[in-house]
Amino acid sequence: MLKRGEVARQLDCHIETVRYYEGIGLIEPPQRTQSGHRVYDSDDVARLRFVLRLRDLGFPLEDVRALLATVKTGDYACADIAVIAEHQLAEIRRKIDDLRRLEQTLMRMTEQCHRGSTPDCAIIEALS
Amino acid sequence: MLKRGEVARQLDCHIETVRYYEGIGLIEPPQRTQSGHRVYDSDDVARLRFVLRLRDLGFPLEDVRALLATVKTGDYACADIAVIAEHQLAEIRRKIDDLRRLEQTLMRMTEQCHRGSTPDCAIIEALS
DNA sequence: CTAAGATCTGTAGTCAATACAGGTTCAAGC
DNA sequence: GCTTGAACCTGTATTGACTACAGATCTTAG
Repeated sequence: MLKRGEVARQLDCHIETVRYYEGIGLIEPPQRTQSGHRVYDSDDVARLRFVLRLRDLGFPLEDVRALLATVKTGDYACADIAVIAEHQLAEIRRKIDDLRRLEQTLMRMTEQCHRGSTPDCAIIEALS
Repeated sequence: MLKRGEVARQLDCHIETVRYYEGIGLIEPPQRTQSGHRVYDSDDVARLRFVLRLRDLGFPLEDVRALLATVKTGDYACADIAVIAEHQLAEIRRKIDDLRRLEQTLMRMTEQCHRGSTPDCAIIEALS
């Protein structure tokens, strides 16, 4: 049985994030001590870890919510989960492509810069 | 002399973005017609285009603001600009690396999925 | 017993827009 | 000249995923 701060430390997330996820209904409210402090059992911690893993993989929280609901019912096919994961994979690849194009553009720009001490700058030129 | 909607169309940005950038002081307020409609001259449009280019290269608006201020004074060295651009380049590369790691993880996960019609899923396993 | 630290609540702020409501003004067609 | 619909005006609310704060209560170590 852990308190909020200990959970956050164990899972390496911000303490406020735990409360936030409870607030938006992403995780169930845990039990409380008589004085009102939250106490998390190992199942609570496991569910939160699941959420944080998906978050770290870049899934929007709404997708996480949907996945949690699906998994909870047990009424899902492995293939359905694969579809969601592959959608996310495609999204990540799209972002990588975007960033690589930006990288190329910025590289070309900085390569042209003579790094002088005067204000005539190839980078500014390229932007204007 | 263009109105807000025409500017947005020309620069392919959301019409509200133009007003937003004025609101946060990123671009100067343009002139107005007697009835209060904004009218943008070609300099206004050029400055907005400059901002949008930087934005599209992933620069945070605060960096754009700083760059605009620097360029405006004329009191800058080309080398200073290169430093800022290379900082941004490093940031983009960091993001690409992050995303590539996510890609690898997700790929490994989806590869292990047998795509069956039962709820025993390697992806869920990997996350739990 | 006391003082520091952890937790509680609710709310405001972040970034970069986007959306909306409710009101003018403009431009085209009749 | 009149009407109608698009474009514009303002201010405010919402988004996503938190983060930060204020002011109160609770726990724990010395």
